[in-house]
Amino acid sequence: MRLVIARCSVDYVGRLKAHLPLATRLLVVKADGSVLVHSDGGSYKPLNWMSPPATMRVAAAVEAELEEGVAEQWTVQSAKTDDRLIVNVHQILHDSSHELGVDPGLVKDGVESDLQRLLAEQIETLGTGYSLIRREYYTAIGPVDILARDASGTTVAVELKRRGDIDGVEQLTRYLELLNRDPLLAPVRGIFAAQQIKPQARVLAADRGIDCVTLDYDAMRGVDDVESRLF
Amino acid sequence: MRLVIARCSVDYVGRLKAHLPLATRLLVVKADGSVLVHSDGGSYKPLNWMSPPATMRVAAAVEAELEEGVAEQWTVQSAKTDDRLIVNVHQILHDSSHELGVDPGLVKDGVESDLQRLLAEQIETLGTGYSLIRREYYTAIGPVDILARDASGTTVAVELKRRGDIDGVEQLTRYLELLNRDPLLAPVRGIFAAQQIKPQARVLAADRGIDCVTLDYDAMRGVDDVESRLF
DNA sequence: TCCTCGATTTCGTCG
DNA sequence: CGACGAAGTCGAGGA
Repeated sequence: MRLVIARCSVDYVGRLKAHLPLATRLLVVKADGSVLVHSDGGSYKPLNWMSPPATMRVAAAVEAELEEGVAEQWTVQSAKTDDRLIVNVHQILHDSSHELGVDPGLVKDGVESDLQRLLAEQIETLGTGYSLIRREYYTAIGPVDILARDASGTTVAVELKRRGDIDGVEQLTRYLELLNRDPLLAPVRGIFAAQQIKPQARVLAADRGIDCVTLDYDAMRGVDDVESRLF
Repeated sequence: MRLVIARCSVDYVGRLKAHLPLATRLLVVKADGSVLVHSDGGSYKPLNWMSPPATMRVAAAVEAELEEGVAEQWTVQSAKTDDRLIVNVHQILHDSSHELGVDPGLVKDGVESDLQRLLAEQIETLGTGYSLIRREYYTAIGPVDILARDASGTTVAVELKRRGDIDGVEQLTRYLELLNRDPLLAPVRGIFAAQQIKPQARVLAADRGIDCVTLDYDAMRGVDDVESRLF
């Protein structure tokens, strides 16, 4: 990994065009050829970048076509597409290279799959007498988060979100249309379950005959912890 | 901006929990208190991070609670939420600080709004005799990208995407349902316009009676350039 | 301020 | 390899 602090202007040409005027920035060149252009603020997204795999070519200032004040020009070319990042380096203020090795990678806990696992374990959160058929019920148009049966034995498709938006209701509607064509499952009811459900999503769900359930993840996790401690 | 190359382990606690085992990584501390943890690969997304505004507290190794081999512990606390990033620094291999100043920011060309402007100017791309009613036609459920009239005088709602996906067709369908309730506009046809349209989106659109149009942004921009040169 | 939508989204996973 | 859905998504623009 190479770290450069430089006064530079940057141009990106590819899926769109983007230009960065002359200023001092951090340039990160990674081992896989990817390049990040960061300013001293903003979030984790760089001002400009090139995704790997890519190769970098450095042209010295002697070449006549370089604009005024450019010490060297970096051309970062994507290996797969014709996307290109051009860095006009005017002045290098810092330049260092480092061996990092391969990273063991991130371990996450608390993403949607965890919420799904918890709801599957505590399926009666949806109502008394509910039983789990299966998680990740695969269909031709994508996986239904949870398939269950309610107290009366009716099949229930559950769409699970952290934030319940209109798109989620649309998604569940598509699944319900498909599932209701299967005579072994039909009729299938829908439940839209989320930690927070937007009013518009609630209205649309009601219009489609879909029930909404608000989930308390902390409480569900708490129950899970208590249950875990018993073993 | 402070750049540190260090052997470290990292833990994030907040909306979820995440853990990074001990390895050598790049740590970037920005002026607004945000911190990025990068490995020597992957694309622009850090392995772990803290969004601004945030504050960092450094605890020396003398404190008894620190685990084996930790030289110092960084606690990065979000100013707005209770999200927290903890970096256990075992060994610092590089450490430098730099003044970057404020960045003038990125200038983009070719995003959806540009495509929308071009299509509005060249509305006959959709067919002979088309005329523009207006861009960003606001409805209760969101703005319709372009509202136009075809050669026969029928109202046409256009949904514009760079990549035409199923979600875009759903979105346009919702708009059409709403617009068709307005007796001043009805009947309203739908056109799904994108640089690339996925086969499944095409099938769904056909099923809903929505026409699909593939746009050539380069060609449209070319026409725009030629027109611009005339002035 | 909240909400909605786009993004050079990136990233994982399954068919 | 394509397709679909999640993300600690982030960021911009209008209500």
